[in-house]
Amino acid sequence: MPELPEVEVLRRSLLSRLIGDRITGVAIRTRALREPLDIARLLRDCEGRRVLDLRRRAKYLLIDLDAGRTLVVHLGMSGRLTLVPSTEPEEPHEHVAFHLASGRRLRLRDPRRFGHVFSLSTDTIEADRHFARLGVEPLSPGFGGAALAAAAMGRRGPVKSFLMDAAVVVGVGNIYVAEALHVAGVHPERSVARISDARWDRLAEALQQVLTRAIEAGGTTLNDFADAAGQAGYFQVSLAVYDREREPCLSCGRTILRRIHAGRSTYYCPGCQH
DNA sequence: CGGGCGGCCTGGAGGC
DNA sequence: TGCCTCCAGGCCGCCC
Repeated sequence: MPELPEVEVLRRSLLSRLIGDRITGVAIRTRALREPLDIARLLRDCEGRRVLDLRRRAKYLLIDLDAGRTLVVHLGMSGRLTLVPSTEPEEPHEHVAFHLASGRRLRLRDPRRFGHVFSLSTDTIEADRHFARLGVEPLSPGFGGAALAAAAMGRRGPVKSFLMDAAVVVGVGNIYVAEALHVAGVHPERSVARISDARWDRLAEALQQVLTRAIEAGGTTLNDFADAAGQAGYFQVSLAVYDREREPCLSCGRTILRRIHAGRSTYYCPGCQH
């Protein structure tokens, strides 16, 4: 489900609804998510706390609470975080729910259980093992062709896996890497050792353009992405190559191909991408 | 040592 | 209809 745009859309949809509310209780139905939940710590860090701010780092949603605690939510592949009235019946795979003083609950549904929920001290986030090795935010001022070129020094392998490496640049998953490579006209299998500075610039700009437009469109809803209010995104109608195998390229008319790289589907246009 | 791949899970889609 | 296989937006650890 979620790459950077989806998590950002979720964050923005929660901003006006969640800030200032207070967590009165945490209900944990399933402990076995990607990492076993630390129930005692979640209760200790969250119960009675007020929500101060909502931030995002890579694909992690950061919910800053008072008393210097931060609740971290990662949606994995199938996670969905929604805000509903407390009277709303529990849904299947609703593993964790945060009950709020306003009479609502923030609930995490995640059928595949690749998601993750944990809490830590706000001022030690950067040092936490989930965050310590993360690379640059693609929508931050420090990102650009030069940053990519520098990170590529001495590296080999296909540019697609390079751009999906969170130690290089964060938030870019299988959909948006395919779209950005198409916008930039770069073949996914091109070696990072054979990319010129001009190409790095095009790739950086393409990434920023694709991610920004996806956020503006409310994210990509292929199967089940929705924001905190259950609203689906519509960037899927703008996808140029992802999930379009055997369909014509909208730019040049050639047939979109699908290959498997590193166990993941890779969609590209053989006419536009070299 | 960097890169590739399997494994973690469930559900939906499509083939027979 | 039912059963089987394949596939899925992420990420980590193991392997070469």
